[in-house]
Amino acid sequence: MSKEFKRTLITSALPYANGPVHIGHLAGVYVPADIYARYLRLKGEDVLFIGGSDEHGVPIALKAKDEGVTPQEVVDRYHYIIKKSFEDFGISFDVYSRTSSAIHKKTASDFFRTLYDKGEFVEQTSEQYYDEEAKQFLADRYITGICPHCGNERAYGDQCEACGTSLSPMDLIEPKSAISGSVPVLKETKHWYLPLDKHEAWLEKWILEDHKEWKPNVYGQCKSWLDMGLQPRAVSRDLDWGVPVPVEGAEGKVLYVWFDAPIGYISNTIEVCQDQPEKYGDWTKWWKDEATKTINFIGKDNIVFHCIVFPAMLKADGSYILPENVPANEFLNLEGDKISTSRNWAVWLHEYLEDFPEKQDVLRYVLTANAPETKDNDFTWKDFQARNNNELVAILGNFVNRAMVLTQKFFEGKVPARAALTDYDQQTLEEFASVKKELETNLDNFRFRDALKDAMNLARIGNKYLADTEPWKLAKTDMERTATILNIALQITANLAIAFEPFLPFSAEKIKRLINKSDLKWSQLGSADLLPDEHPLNPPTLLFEKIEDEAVAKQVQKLEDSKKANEANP
RNA sequence: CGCGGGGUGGAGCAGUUGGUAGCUCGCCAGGCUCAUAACCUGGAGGUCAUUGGUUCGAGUCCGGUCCCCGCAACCA
Repeated sequence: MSKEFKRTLITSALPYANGPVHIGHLAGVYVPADIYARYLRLKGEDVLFIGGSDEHGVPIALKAKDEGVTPQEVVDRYHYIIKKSFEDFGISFDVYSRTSSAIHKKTASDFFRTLYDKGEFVEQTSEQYYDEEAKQFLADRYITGICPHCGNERAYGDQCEACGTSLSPMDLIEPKSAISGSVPVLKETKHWYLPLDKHEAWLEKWILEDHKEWKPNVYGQCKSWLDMGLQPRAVSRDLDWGVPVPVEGAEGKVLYVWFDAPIGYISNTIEVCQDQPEKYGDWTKWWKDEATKTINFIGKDNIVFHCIVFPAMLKADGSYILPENVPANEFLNLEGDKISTSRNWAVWLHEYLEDFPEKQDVLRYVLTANAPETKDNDFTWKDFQARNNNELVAILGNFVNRAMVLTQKFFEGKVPARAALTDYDQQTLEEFASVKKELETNLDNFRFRDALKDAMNLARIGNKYLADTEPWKLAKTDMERTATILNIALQITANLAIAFEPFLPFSAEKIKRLINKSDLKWSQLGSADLLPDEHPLNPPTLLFEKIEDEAVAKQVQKLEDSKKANEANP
């Protein structure tokens, strides 16, 4: 924490390209990562924010087979939807690429080969179920049969959902391939394993001793794994979709997506550095220089891969630095139920952007204010509406509008000069100046929910200041005092543009347009001299608008419909 | 009895090294009227999942039970 860093590499978990992005992804990973990236950039720091689609793996291969198209067609479809929706939503990636790119294939392949040549893998042959009809090996998940414990006929090769017993595929009675329905046969296959057990010692020190500041969910999960003892982990799969294992005699085998995907962070870095070398420099400085601080934003489902497996891969190579922190969020539920791509129980980003044009910040606000930082949270449309109407409109938008309209009314839209300040003025200025430190502490420690609350407090301070000083009354008797009050209110408004920039970039931009001031920096936050006397403002317009019941009802109806559709054909 | 995180007023969350519960929204009342019936002030509302124990005193420590989520067992 106290180390001096020259630059920050921010990664966000690669969304799996078998569907579009939904609010769960956003709340868990992309919104917090984007807030952090924008915050650091605003502070003038050197930042590289990486994203990209994760496009390999069995589910995509199967989906392609189902639809009778190639896997590439499947990932093309979702990759572009995802990329576009992130752009429109204002997730400020420096690069958003994909793991089916040529650069990635080479990077991942080379990475494997380096470890292979160094002798960092162990080879092992085992027997696995093979589907002769579909001509592929079956993951446990893709084998069904009768549960030996409770007789459930639809038990999976890894677990029986009915009685909860953990199973291995060999336990199943009358095993069947979930892909073709045929009876699988056992067949020998060879794979490469990363011996995590060999990395246990340094991982223990690195995490348990050197990173006690990691979030409880992250630290606890890692500790439990380390306490149990690590096992070698396969890094290859029998599949025809992915990065081929670059070893002689490995035909028909590809890198396991979990080996492949995090390397995507590296290949995307290489890609952006090759495209814009003058801006980003050489890629190695982002991955191999101790002065770089790496932060991996992820969801709680892949803590182990980012804290143990990927670091072990990097260490096995030997030339890479390790992440400084891995802030993992919990999950977001939707109207009381788990978000599910297959059940279409989700709010899809690309649909939201169509249904609520120009309202990116509303969703960003709601997902941040209700972010699942310490436990699973629930997203409801009612809450979405309430937060927009009662917080964004009523507190933030309203304050800015009040300051703007009053200035328009009494001073022809020009910032009036301050006269002597009263004690109460001083007190107000000190109060909002002190917000900066708190805000920074919260952002630095990935407490974005609290940080957003701090920013919101600035607007509250503003509203209270106007209510207490009543400039609309004073305008009848004391113009000088009115001028002072409005000057302060406008300075607070300018501060809002800075404080909200990481959270609500579109609205911050709007505020800047209103106050006719674009060159605001984070370091100026807390200052009461952002707008000079007589500075002309633009005519007042509204920052946010109310969301009516009908708009929300329509969304709820949409969800009801997919629920009914699910019940109709389960 | 696999492991981890969580279970605090109607909703969402804080609660640092133990000292009779805080915040935002909602609700009720009052004030104000510049503002998107928005804003400001005050109030009601909680046996801190449950159950034992340690302690002068526990949401905060220890044990049991229940519930939710995640991870694991070659899903990603």
